[in-house]
Amino acid sequence: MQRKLYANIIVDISQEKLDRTFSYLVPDSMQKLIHIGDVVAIPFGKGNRLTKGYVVELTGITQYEESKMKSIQEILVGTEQTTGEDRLITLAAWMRDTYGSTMIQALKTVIPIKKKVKPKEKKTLVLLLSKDETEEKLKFYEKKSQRARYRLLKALREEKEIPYDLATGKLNITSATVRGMEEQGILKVEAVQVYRNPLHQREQEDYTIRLNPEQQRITDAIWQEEQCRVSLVFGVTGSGKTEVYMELIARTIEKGRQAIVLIPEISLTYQTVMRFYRRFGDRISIIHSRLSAGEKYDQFQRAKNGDIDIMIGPRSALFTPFSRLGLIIIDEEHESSYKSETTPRYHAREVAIERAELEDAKVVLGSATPSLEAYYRAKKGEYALYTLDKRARSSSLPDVDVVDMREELKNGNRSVISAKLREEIQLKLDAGEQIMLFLNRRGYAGFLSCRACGHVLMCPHCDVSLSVHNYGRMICHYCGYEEKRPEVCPKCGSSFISTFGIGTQQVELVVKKMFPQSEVLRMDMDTTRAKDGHEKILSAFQNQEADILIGTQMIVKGHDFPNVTLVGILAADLSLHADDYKAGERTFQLLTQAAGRAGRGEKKGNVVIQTYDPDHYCITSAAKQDYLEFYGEEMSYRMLAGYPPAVYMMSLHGTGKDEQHLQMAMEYLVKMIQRMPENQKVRIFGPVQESIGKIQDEYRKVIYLKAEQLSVLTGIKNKLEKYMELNEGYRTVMVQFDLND
DNA sequence: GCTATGTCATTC
DNA sequence: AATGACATAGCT
Repeated sequence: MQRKLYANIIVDISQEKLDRTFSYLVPDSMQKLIHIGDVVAIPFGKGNRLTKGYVVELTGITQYEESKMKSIQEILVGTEQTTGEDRLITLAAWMRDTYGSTMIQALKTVIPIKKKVKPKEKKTLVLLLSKDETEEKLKFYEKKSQRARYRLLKALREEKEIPYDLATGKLNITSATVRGMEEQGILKVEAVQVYRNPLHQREQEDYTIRLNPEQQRITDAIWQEEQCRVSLVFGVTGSGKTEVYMELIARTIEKGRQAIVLIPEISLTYQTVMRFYRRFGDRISIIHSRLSAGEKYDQFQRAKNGDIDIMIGPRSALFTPFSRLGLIIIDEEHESSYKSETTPRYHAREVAIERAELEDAKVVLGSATPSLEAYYRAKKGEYALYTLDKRARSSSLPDVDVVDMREELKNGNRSVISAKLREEIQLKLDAGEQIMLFLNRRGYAGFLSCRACGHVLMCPHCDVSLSVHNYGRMICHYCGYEEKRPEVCPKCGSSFISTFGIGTQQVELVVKKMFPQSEVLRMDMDTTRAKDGHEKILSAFQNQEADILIGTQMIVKGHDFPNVTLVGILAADLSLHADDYKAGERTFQLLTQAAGRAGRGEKKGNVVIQTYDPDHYCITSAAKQDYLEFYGEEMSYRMLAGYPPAVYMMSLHGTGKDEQHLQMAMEYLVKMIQRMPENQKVRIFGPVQESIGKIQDEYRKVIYLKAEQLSVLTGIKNKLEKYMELNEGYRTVMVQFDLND
């Protein structure tokens, strides 16, 4: 006796209605064959016309009255009725399974929802009758007083073609009228696609690239690579990875297939984009964060129609619906922006590889400081590894000085600028060259604490201290809470309260005082808040309107500044002691990148790294620009401590308003895992409080799971998901899965 | 009472 | 988006 099975299905109307599911009966014969994510043909609507739908959920219980339910007609997966877009649905199903989310959430990240506001399709009404016939019909309508048809036909007599919006708007014609007249053969509806191009068209210059022998060798090797689907190009900044990418793209297009290029949003600069534009002209499209949902939808539509061959963009460009995708390139593969921060928390690198698997395409990863994950896989032979180690333009590596700030303090210098850095800045200023000062710190300012009682001013909604801003305000940068800076300690009333820590604003003050004759620019959250503030500051600096640029992470990525010959890293170890296993990797990447900013032009560059921990391997290897040394040290640490990529790790992030309840719910999850057969193969840590225990009045706890095999973790996840779905207790506690890499 | 038209809700 | 149900306006 077979039990009834119901399928919840999203109907293929890429309307906003996409977020509603419909229940269908799964015929007995299909029960064994159907999966979540399958594409099916279903009768839909009054006329029961066959429509495509996506299976989002399979269940034995249903809210909907069974007698009103229709049955699934056919499973379309793997049949010729399946389109490129359907393969993306399969990808979404894989993402749901790997990263943990509902099928709807996964679908929404893969398929952009058409925005209601604007008509992307321009429909036109065209008159089909001759002059005499028109006059005749016109009289007929007048006599019969069919006003709507009369109005429309009269308008069409004047103008043989009128836009659909004009008819519905100004003439107040409804679709019912148009349909009626179309049936009578009086007019026809013509649809013409109009696209908005996000980049102002430029004339295509003649642009031929000449590869140097090394680039040529690598391009050929990757092109002919047959063992590995994935190739990792390890090449220092300026070694000419982009040329290799472009040549591979050109060959892919030649074979009638398409390419996707992923780049971190931050380095999506005008320069990069124009290089691609010059080479490939209008067969290329660009997605960036400034694009509206509608514009993004248009660009995807162009890809679907085969109007373009190349899509460049951040993470989400990975889901461009090309029909014959042949190549996916991920530049700066180590960048953290490839990891999604919202459910499903996917990593673009892994999803790209899965998509390439589905479409039989190649993946090329590129980085000067590869992620541990990628380099580890390459060394294991899972990825093909290629090294580009000569700088294409013959600029040499910069000279690096490491300054021990403890010594500095001993010598009586309590400033944030060491004597060595001060001296170098003066030299470069005299030579008329530019300087970048980099503060490796997330925040902009320190916190406020009381010297008398030690009280620290905290955000009332989050478990973090408030940061001091120059305008006499205290701001929480997790929830945006703001209050006035108090004059006295709110706890003990002492007036001895002051700031701790340094921020870019303080650095700016110090530098201006030290070098009063220099022009200083500062880039942080405060100065870039205005629209395009980011671009404005960078281009001002590029045009040499200032001598010194001070900033955080944002200044080390993207732009090329040929006149910068000195980079000062003020506190290299600030990010080193974060309580997360990737802190070292992030620090090394940041330092290497920052150092790489110096001397991109003709002149020799200098780098000064200030640190309290000059012997730490992250800092010494970054100073030498020695990735391999860093990799060796870091990898042995990960092996020893049992962190990815040595093992697979998944975290379960729980949030809830009631701390007690959250703790119990999380503890119960641990007990459940211990009772599972997988318990033998997994190590469980927690639940523990997250490093920030509360954000916006929501408490946060985390459980970590480590295993040798990925399948163990996804198996546990699936069971927990199923349990939480059925259990009422998990209504008030939210649990998100995060697969670490 | 009949037809054309416009408005609105529904689609498992 | 597509369809049908329903109300209404103007006609014989």
